[in-house]
Amino acid sequence: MHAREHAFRYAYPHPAVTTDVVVFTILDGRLNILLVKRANPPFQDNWALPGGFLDIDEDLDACAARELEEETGIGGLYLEQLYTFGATHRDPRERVISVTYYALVPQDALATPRAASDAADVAWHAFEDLPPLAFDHAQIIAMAHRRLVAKLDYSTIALQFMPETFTLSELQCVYEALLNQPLDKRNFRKRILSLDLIEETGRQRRNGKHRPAREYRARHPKRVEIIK
Amino acid sequence: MHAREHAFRYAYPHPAVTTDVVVFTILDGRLNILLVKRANPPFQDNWALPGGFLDIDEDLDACAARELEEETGIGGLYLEQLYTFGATHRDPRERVISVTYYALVPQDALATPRAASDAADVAWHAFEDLPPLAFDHAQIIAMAHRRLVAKLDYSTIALQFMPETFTLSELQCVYEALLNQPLDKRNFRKRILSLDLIEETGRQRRNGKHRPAREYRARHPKRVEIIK
DNA sequence: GTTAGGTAGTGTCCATTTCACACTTACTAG
DNA sequence: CTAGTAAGTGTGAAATGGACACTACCTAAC
Repeated sequence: MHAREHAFRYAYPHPAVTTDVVVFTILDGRLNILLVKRANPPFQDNWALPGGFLDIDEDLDACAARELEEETGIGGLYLEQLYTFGATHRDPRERVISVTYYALVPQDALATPRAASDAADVAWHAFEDLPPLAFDHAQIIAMAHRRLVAKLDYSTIALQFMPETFTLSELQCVYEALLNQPLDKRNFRKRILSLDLIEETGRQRRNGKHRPAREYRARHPKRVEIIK
Repeated sequence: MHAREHAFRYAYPHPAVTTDVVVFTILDGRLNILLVKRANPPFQDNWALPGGFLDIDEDLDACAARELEEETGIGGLYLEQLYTFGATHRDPRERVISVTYYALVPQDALATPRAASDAADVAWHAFEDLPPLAFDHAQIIAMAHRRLVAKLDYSTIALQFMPETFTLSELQCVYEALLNQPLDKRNFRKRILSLDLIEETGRQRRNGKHRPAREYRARHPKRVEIIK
């Protein structure tokens, strides 16, 4: 590179700052994560979390949302900050501090992201079967998963996985996928309904050759509620 | 400044990265926070959290520990990352991303920090009566306090406030200060003892003209335990 | 139209946990 | 020896959490 390309000068060395986003969804009853295939070095052709460098006049949250949208076409999500990773050699190019976020998307919506920007490909990957990942992204995903499971206990975060309307059985499947264990149907319904966070739409859902299920919707869509 | 002082050049603008630390303690049954008086602009002579710029070859955790030690003389604490603040104009000098941490220190130990480095003064301030603060540090403290209170429910974080040995009444006072409400003595003792995290030292503590209290110590000192 | 198959939907009992509540003990100071 | 003060201790009532099995309602096949 030429010197004139290095137009930004500082009295002390500055690290670069990036944001990376862990986007979860449920596909076929399994937890999935959105990954992009890197089009450029380092880690070219490796899978990685969507993310990229912070613009100098851009808020952190905005950067995470922008990079996600640019690389995957997915926008309008509620992003929550997860943790900041800054080990000295996590990026071979230069010192990079990554502020990470996570988000949950409904099962159906946006399920077919499109590659764009400097991503060669974009795809959902089952959490239980992830490919080798660039940088320290495996570590970031592990932390995001821990946070997600912890939040199930005391928040209504799981509702963010649901489409506009859904049945109680579908919601139970999401919980079972996240907790990785079966739940008792009656106790599950009792607990969920007692929280008063979902309501019947009045309609029914006919799926196959059996009794139709009642349709529900979230009472306060788009809100992350803390239960207690 | 002269151009030759700006020896570090980049093709794109880079933000500065700092760490700031919220150190809590309990003094006289009240929650206190460690603040330093700024010796230099901006916000000269204002109170602020201890913290400072990240060295380019230094891990984030190490930076937080170093800045805390340099400015207050307090070292050896367990620092936990809190949140990263990066609003575009939170620092008037340049774009600054602050990775924040929090820590708890025992009531007695280190209770008299000494000013050093570029701090003009260091002092404990009651959480309920904080002075005007530099930058967005009031916001950082508010978040640290929320995190601290939330952790009381499901961790043994409060034990970090206790000195080597302590009585159950002293421990109860700490909980009451943090929760800002009185607790039932019998229920409190039952719950704490059932967790099996503290043990009697066998000694007694004579404080004033009344029955002496049994002395306890943490069974696993220095560990942050998650209860459930 | 009758039947078989399959998911939707519902209630009770027991164990555990949580909370409210009051008196006796052991020391000190006068 | 008496008064004062904080330490220490148990029980019952209410709420919560978890185990558990059957009926209801639809479709598809005969």
